[in-house]
Amino acid sequence: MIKTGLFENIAEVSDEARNAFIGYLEEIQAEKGYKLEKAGEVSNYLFYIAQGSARSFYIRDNRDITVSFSLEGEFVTAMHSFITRSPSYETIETLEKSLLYRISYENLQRCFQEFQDLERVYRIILEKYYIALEEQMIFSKFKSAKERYLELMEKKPKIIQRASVGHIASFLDMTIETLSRVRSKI
Amino acid sequence: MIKTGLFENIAEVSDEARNAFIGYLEEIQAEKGYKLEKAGEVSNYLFYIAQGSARSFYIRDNRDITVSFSLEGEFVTAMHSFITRSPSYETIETLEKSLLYRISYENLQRCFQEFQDLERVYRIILEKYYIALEEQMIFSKFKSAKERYLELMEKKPKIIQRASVGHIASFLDMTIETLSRVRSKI
DNA sequence: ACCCTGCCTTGACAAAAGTCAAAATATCAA
DNA sequence: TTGATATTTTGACTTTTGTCAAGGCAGGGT
Repeated sequence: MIKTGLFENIAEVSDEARNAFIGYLEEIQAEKGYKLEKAGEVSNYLFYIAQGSARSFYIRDNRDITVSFSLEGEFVTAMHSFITRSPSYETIETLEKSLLYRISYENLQRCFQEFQDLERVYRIILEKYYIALEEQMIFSKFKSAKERYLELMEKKPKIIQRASVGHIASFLDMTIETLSRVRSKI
Repeated sequence: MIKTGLFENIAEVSDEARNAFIGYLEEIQAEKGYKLEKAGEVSNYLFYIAQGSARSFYIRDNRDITVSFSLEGEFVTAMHSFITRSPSYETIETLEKSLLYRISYENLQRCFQEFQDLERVYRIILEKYYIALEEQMIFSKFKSAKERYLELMEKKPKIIQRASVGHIASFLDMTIETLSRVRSKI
């Protein structure tokens, strides 16, 4: 069952806690371009991507800048907004037809109050996301445009296929022209 | 009392949990250049900086690259290593004489087992650090060398005084020459 | 098929930042 | 204070990436 795939590779959770959590999940069949979160609104859900993919982006100075891609098996939300309960600066949209599960902020907090195991699971997920972000940041400091592209190809090849050149370029912090040149010289 | 400053602005913690946590803390009077964590070793402590400051850095391709500065009132550890229990790639050192408190990984886990409030506090701290990292990452995507410097001056002016040009430059992802030129034109 | 339209690629040039080397300045110990 | 050493600044030049403009290519609707 896909819903429980959520818990794979994560610390042990009691059946009770697991069932409570699953009980709160809502399934979403999302078409390509479905907006999980919208800039200007408070992020009210934590999403789990069972199938498909998504990208998070900011609009600033009329530029659309992708800050992350999320794939199957990952959680995603507009973290800043979700945590601070203030309007989001970012928008999150699916890159393709996707199967999502979401839990609301309130219900997640309710889970934490009731089940310490779930708070622990969430904490461990947060830790993983933190170190992933740290790695991404460090890697971007050491690499040239070409190396950044090669690393993305290696680590998230699926992104290369599904995202547009514009999305990939802004994610890798270069222009589409530079990306185009990089690709032509591989 | 400084130790309890740790808990300010953080969710309510029961006296019992607070005392247990404080009981595990070790005080460290660190001179300038004291190594909190060393590359190649597993990070065993979470540090709280009561007074002073620190920087985390990587050595790669013979370059010393600063990835973060930490100030009074902040927690710091080589997060990747601390979480995964594998050797650290980063080294953390004080930038000046500092007063630190540290708790070992084992004792922190013990606290989490015993007191849900402490796991919650840790979770909330993690959340704050996550969004801070996210912001730092996003901001670096939008800004030029000069803007990055101006933003650092505004947000962490203390760093400008205490860290060397080399540290600041690598943190801001530019060479010391570029930084020097940026500074001369303000 | 045809023309849109949007997206991607290519080219010429410009701007930003990096590299290397030398000079200036600061730091520190004797 | 002086000299030795390390750090910072400055200058000339190179490399990388960005900008602007033109052209190519693919898919959708008529």
